[in-house]
Amino acid sequence: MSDSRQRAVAIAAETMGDLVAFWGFKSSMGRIWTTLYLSPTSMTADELAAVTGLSSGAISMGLTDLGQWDLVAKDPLGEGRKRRYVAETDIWGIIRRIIRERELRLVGRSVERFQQAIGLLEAALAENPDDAEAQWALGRLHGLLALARTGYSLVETFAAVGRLDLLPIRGVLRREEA
Amino acid sequence: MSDSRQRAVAIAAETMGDLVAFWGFKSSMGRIWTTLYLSPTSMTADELAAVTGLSSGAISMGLTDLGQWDLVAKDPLGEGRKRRYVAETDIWGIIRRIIRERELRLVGRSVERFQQAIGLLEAALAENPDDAEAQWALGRLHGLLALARTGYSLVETFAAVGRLDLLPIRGVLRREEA
DNA sequence: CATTCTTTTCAATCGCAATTGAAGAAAATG
DNA sequence: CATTTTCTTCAATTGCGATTGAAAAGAATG
Repeated sequence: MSDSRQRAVAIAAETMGDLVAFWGFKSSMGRIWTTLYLSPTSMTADELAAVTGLSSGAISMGLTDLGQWDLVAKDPLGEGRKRRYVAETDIWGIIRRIIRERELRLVGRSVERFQQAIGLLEAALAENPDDAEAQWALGRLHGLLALARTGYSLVETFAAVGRLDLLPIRGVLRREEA
Repeated sequence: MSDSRQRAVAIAAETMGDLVAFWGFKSSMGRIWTTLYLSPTSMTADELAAVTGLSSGAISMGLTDLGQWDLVAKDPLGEGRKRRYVAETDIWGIIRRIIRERELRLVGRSVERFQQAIGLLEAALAENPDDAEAQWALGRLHGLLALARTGYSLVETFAAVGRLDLLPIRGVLRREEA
């Protein structure tokens, strides 16, 4: 690999690593995927280790993680002893799937937990209806629940982009502006 | 504070803490803000420490961090020695501002770094135009740059919600579907 | 302006997740 | 099926950001 290409790949891989780290993935996953994505040929684990500077163990784990998200695949044309890997290239498809399978669950759990907190307060108020502070907190808690639900709708809508003809995010947010 | 309200606040604060931690903030910021948000009265640092279980230092730092984002303010009505704090309540305004001031910069930096990698490769190709692998990597790198630019437009559009009459996210994404 | 109370700072510590590297498991080869 | 090569696992290590708590700085009070 030419020195310039090596450096360009390193910059791109590091950039993508930072982006996916911000997204809650391991930055090594971003580095490995990008290295594969920018390679004209499939690559072996030790080639990846050489280019990324990661250890054999980190490469193996990273490839496993990436494989679980279908972000890399084994090269079907690979022959010889060593396995060869290629990057999935449908980036928008990847993003939609991750949003659907991860962010949606995260926000969904938050909705449930806010509901749980509300349930607790309501039970307390049933016993002691004059607790003004609890009444007040209950109102704000309903606000947080509404927020989480709006977030859920947003993520849900976003995850469907490409399947839907129209993206009604505007509608989801308009309701909040009131 | 009643025991039930105490527990409900703790659940909500923890939930918000997890959400903001996923967003790259300290979870203690989410806990402190939520505790204030659910309190009918402004609170002092040691009340916050008692409710959240954080140390005095963590509360002080957390309040400073939150103050820098205008997520909490000193209670203007507070009198006596101790400072009292209140939570900013315009949550959607907060979200838009954070997206504008933080996410936009993050993606903007990524755009620049991909451009930098492209510049490097192009310089190398000017010297050695027959490097087929570099040519190929350059094409893919342009793809990553386009992705980052689309992300930038998306974030930018999202950050403007409320100021614009129409949210043209659909348009931004449509271009990618081609 | 001395005293008392409050807040901030920061070096030390903690806790967690990423990473390493060698041992063990698995797979390919002859 | 023995040998060699490759891949995975996992206990130990590293690295880093969050947290602590005591000391320093800063405010309020009489």
